[in-house]
Amino acid sequence: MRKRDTVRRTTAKEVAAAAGVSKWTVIRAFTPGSSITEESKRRVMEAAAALNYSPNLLARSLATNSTRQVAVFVDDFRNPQKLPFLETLTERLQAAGLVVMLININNHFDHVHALLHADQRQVDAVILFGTAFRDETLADRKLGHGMPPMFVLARDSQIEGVPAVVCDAELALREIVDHLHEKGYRRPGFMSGATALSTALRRRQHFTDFWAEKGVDKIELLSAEKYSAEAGATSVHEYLSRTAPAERVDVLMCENDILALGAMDEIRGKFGLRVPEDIAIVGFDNYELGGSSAYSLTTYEQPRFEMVEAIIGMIVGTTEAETVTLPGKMIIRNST
Amino acid sequence: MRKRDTVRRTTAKEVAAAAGVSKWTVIRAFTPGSSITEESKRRVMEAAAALNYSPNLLARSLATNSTRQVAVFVDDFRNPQKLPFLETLTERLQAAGLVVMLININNHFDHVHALLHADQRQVDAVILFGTAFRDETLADRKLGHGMPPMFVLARDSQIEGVPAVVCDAELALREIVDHLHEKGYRRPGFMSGATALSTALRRRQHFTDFWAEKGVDKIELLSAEKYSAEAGATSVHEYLSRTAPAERVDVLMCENDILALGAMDEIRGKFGLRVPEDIAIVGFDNYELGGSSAYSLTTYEQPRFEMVEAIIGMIVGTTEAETVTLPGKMIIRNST
DNA sequence: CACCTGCTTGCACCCGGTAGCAAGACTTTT
DNA sequence: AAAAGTCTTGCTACCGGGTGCAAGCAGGTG
Repeated sequence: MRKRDTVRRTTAKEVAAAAGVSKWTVIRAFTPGSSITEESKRRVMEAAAALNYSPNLLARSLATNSTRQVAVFVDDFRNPQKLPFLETLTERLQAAGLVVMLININNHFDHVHALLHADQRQVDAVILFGTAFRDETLADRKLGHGMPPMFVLARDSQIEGVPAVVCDAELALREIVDHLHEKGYRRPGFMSGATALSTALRRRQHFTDFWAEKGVDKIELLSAEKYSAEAGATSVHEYLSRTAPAERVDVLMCENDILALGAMDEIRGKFGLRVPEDIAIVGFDNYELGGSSAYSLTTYEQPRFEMVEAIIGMIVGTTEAETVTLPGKMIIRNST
Repeated sequence: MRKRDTVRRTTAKEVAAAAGVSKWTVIRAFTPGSSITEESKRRVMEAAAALNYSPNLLARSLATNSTRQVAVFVDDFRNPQKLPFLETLTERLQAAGLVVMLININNHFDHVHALLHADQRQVDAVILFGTAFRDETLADRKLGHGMPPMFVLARDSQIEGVPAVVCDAELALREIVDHLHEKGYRRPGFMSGATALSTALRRRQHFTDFWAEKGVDKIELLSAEKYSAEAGATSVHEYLSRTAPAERVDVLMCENDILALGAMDEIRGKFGLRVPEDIAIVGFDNYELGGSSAYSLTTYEQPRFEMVEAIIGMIVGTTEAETVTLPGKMIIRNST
């Protein structure tokens, strides 16, 4: 590793010497609310500006036991939805004086590794951003009890004492089903991606429950291999191939927009069917491309900003740390 | 800020007391290659395991003047291409024992702020990942000369002494033009996004140059407002509306896949034209959705892995720090 | 003018490691 | 058995700040 010892940063001690005060006075000048005369502060600031001094946050963190760094764990970079969330997360955390340490959870660097690492780096909090974190992981004996506080973002928390911030799936699916019912659809289908995820299962469950309330019990269940346009296309292809036109669903809700876009392309391109006339499509996440006129996909937007604000509130301690469920927003377009 | 003082991490001194040695012996047990007997090491490790000790990287960083943290600046989260790059960056950096500090450059947190912050945090390097960083910024008098080493990723470096790692645009455009010429296209068009970016201009320039070499001098230039499917659609819509069918281009190269997808949808959906029969389309970046059967977009893939490896090589010092241009890969599909 | 009060300032010590020296223990050589 | 050499171990000093206490100094009061 190339070290940075070529040009050393100036220290409080050096500024002190230049300003003719002690290093503690320099530190006070940089500590809001500490007792120091205007005169000394001015002299210190002048010397600091001349020497290009700024406090070393590493040393401060060591002394104060607070790094103002938040580790964000991500284990699936395939979902384009991660990007706007990362944007909001970094932006809001930076506004709160915090900074993001982005950790890629993968086969070579699992949750236990990552947690130990985050702990060694003394992060103030860990955000599990949609990662498949299981309870057992925490039971790992290598993990002591001094771990940094953890929060789950955009996924249910599987872990006792770890709060989650999620979009209200019940409300979302109720709104969606209400809308579809109102539009006259009666033969609904649901396409899932990973059926092992609780968040995914919950959406499907609400979908079937609310249709049941409306007297519709038959829900066609499709499943895609993974969350990709190709998988969505394959899944709907398989379904349409084996189902006679009269038997087909009149509306297909896909677990997220990527699946929906893939399905839509397949329905129109390969089968020559019209959306929404032959089959209506609904997605989830309001992914940008879905808004273009070619797709005009009806979807549901998670309250990104509010979710991020909520999690930050808990991290900085202005809000009590407990699971929060926030309402999102239905985006009705031409695909339904 | 909620502090972590509830459960303090155990320190080397505490382990030392438990193991009946001095704290320096404990540290040696955790420092590969230092002189320590098997016996002492075993005792230390036992005590450490019992007390759940691991070295505090903050303190280590302070003492060694090396944090093994790399700041990554991103200023445009709209480009979906960022996500796979972030995945590769985090993965490879973690494999090299480094960790990513993700900084969002925006109106409230500009390059100067971010650099000062990164410097205060003592990062080992700064990666300007496709950000619009200009030379003048560095001239800011607040920026001293002890700044961390900087590297530009996926964009030309505008700054003296700051190396860049980029995809070879000349080679890429040559391959693309060769391919199109061979396929028999003779009336090419080029759609740009932001015309202010040197990287963008360069692609366009090579495109026109190589066509000129083949005796084709007339290049239709379209321009989109920004890099979005909608903007691509709008741009191509405007072009097709004002151009008689006989006058139209037979192939349109778009500066990136997002523009290409938007353009393709518009060409097919709104104008009822066929791709590639009426107009062929080429993109850039090999964005996942372009590979789906509905689009089957011919495009060009940047050598993500190699680019990231190259930049890491420079950061850790195994490679000399100088601008590197790497060859990408042409992906020929059905849109040409 | 002595005394009290309150704000400034300097100081010793601390955060949890690292570097390099020197003393101690143990081994090998003569 | 003494001298020389090697490996271990502890120690001092240091990285660059933060904390709480006590001394220094000003102004106001009796």
